[in-house]
Parts: sequence; structure tokens; C-alpha cells
Amino acid sequence: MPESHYPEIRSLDLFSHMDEANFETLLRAGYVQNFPPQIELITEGESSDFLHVVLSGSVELFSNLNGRETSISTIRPISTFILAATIKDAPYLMSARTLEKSRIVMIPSQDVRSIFEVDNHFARAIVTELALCYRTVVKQTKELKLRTSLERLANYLLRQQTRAGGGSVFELETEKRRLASYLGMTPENLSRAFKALRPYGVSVNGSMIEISDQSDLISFAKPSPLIDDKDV
Amino acid sequence: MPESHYPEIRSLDLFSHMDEANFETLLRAGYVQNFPPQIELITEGESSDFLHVVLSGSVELFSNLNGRETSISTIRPISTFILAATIKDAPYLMSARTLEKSRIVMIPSQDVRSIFEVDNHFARAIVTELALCYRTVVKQTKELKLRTSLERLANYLLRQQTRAGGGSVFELETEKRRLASYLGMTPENLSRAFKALRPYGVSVNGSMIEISDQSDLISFAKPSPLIDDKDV
DNA sequence: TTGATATCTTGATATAGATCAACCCCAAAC
DNA sequence: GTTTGGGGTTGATCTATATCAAGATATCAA
Repeated sequence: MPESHYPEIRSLDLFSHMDEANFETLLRAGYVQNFPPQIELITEGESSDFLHVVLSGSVELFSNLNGRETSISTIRPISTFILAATIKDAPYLMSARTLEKSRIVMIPSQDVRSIFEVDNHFARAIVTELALCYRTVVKQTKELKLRTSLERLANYLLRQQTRAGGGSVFELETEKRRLASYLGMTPENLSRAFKALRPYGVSVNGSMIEISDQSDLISFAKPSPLIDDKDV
Repeated sequence: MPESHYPEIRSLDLFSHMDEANFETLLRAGYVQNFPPQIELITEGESSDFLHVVLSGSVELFSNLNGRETSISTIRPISTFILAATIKDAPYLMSARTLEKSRIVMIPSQDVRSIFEVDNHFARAIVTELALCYRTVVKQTKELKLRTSLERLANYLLRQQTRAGGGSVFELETEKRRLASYLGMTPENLSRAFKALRPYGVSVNGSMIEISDQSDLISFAKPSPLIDDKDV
């Protein structure tokens, strides 16, 4: 791998405290590749040969079952995915595909596991990362079971507004059909849900959203820090 | 804590490879307590003061939001819960209550974090445990989004049958109202779902289930190793 | 045993959400 | 510029699931 990528990868929490020699060993074993959009990088059920790092672009994690498909999360730069499968040397539970042109680092899982065994700082960073991943999925489960689809959309919009800087107008950044799948609903229903939020000050123009009265939407969405806050 | 409990706790994967002195430090800081049924041990949102180990009995993890409640998992001996919150020093995302008379070890989170910092074997064991927890929740999310409630029940019964030894008659071990909540449905609907599985050879008598033709139920449930297998 | 209480079941009804079909719109390819 | 195809929307309909109400069954304490 070209050393020019090292600094940005090194800056990830996962790698920032590990031993320099181990870090270089890891990256020298890795590859950087550019992928076009809509390439399936990994398929659920396969053995986890690589830990992936998204340098640019974006990647969708999704899952299939009996002809159905659901979107589980979107990975944006710079972060890793499929860490748990790599560490446990277990099959991937989710598939991954590029959403746009993306630059991906692939580090052989075997090397990750070897360094994990000898580098204590790396092992501790993995703990923090996995704990974060775990808590993120627990929040998703709570949201799915405790909120209606309309509430999920309302809270998603509030979260996205915050991520986009907090202005009253912001962009979705996600295709609506994929957002629907992520929220656990059909595209048709998402379209109707947007209309149902109009009385709470939500207006939609393509991928641009305007929330005219945030407090009004909040009073409907009833966001909870234990589901919606980023690093709780 | 009385030393008589040490061996059974030590036998957990989480503690089995750590340094003996560290293990004893950890347990000496801990308490063992007996709780009656239906005691709320922790409440979501509180800071994580203790790592809990269930020695006997059982504990339910659940969550509330706007008057609704959902059951997320049942912890049976001997295992720990609330590890991720402890490690991250973050608020609990779920509440916990005893389901029956239970003996619980409570180890102060601060001590767990201190030993985590110095004991590399312990740190690695935590990685394995968290990766397992993470993958379990991902499977739950997939099940919730990709299966109907009837399919969830059918697959739950097949899993429970396996856990109970594989015989055609086995016990539910879970109150039906709580099972309904776990599966993301109402008690009324669970009752109807049991009847709907009758054509596939499922008969119910109180908490006893009989699956007369397993292959018939399997052909309906279409279990997937990536959701239903224990340690995949 | 009896009473009290909670769980479970059943039926009737309401609601949320999925499906199907048609159409619109826009962007890329010819 | 026309064509083509995909995403998005809308309306009509259907299905899954929740809710409400009542009765049945089980559990436990007095």
C-alpha cells in the first residue's frame, strides 16, 4: 500500500495508539483499491478474509433473507467495518456494497488477528470500537421495536439535521428507497410518511428537507438520548 | 465476596485467562447478593456502576420509551451483562430486572476498567465477548427486519427445541407475554400465531410445546445459520 | 378450599403498513 | 431531440398486526 495513505488511517481511534512497527506491518499487508459504485465487496456467509477501511466514498451494509433485503447501515470515511467478524474469524453476517466510487483499504484478517494478539494498545482500541458498535446496534433494535415508522422517520430527520450542521434546510444524503429500507419500511410508505410529517413543519423538495419549526417536530418525535445521541 | 464463588466465575471465558492476582482483586471488590423476583437491578440512563454476573436465576434486559416497553434478552447463568456500558463508562442503554430469585455478583465498573487497562488477557477476553454480543444483536436486527412475526415465532421454537436437547416435546422456559415482547408482537398475536403454526405440526399445552414434524416446521420457518445458529 | 389476581385466549374491530398498478419526472444513452 | 429506464409519487386495495373487550385458565395467599 502506498505510504501516503498511512496518516489518515493512523488517525483512526482504532489504530492511533498501536505500536508503530505493528501498524506498518498491518498496512504493508494491506491493499488499497478503487471501486466503482454498486460493487458487492463482501457477501454475508463468506469467511472474513479482510478488515475493510473506507477512505473515500461510502459503503452500505445490508442483508438478504428469502428474497427480502434490508439496509442496515452506511459506512462513511474514514472508518472500518466487519471488525467483529474479523476478530472472531467468523462468517460475515452482512453484505457490503459501494454506494458511489470508493477507495477501500483491505487488510488481511489473519494479520489483524496476529497483531491483535501481540499489541495491547490495539487490543484495547478494538474493545472501544466494538463496544461502540454494539451500543449502536442496541439503539437500532430499540428504535425498531419501540417506535412506529413515522416516529423513526421523524427522529431520523432530526438526527440528520444535527449531522448536517443544524440548519433548518439540509440534504438527505441517502437515496429515499435506501432510507426506507434502513428505516424498515417500503418506499411507498416513506413517501406517505413525509407527507404525514407536513403538519409538523417538514417539507421535502427532492433530497432537500426543510424543518420550519424544530420544536414542533421534536414534540412529535420525542427523541431520546438513549437512542438518538451519537456517543451515549 | 465469599471465595466459594470464585471457581464458577473464573470458569467464564471472560475471566478464565486473566492473571490470578487481578482476578482476585476484581472479585474482592465485588459483592454477591440474592434478589427476589421482579427486582429492577439497573435502569436505563443511569451510569454504569457495576458489571453484573448472574450466578443463578435469570435476568431480563428490557427498554422503555414513551410508555411502551420491550424485552430485549434474557440472561441465564453463568454470564455477565452490561459489559459494553462498563467498559465505555457510558450510561446503560437497557434496564434489567430479575425474573426469578437470583444470585448476582456486582463488580464495581471502576475496578473492571482498571484491570482492563493492565491485564492483556482480560482485554482480549473482553474483545471476544463484545464481538459475540455485537453479532448477537445484529442477528436480532436482521430477524426483526426480514421476518414476519409468524416466522420469528417458528424460528424461535426451532432454536428453543435445539437448546432443550432436540426432543419433539420441550418447555418454553419463558412466560408467553414476555416471549411476545421479545419477538416484537402483542400477547394476543402470539396466541394467534401459535394457532397459525398448528398446520405445521406445532401444538401447545401451557408452556409445553410439541413439534410433531420438525421438517415441516423447518420448511415454513426457513432458518438461516446467519441468524439462528448459536456461535456463527 | 376459596378468593383474588394475573396470564392467557378468543372474537370483533381498527389501524399501520404492504402490495399492486399507474403515472410522473429526470437523467443518461442513442 | 427522442428514447429508455430508474427512482419517486399517488391512489386503491389487501394483509398483518394492534387494540379493545370479554371470558377462560392458572397461580398463589389466606
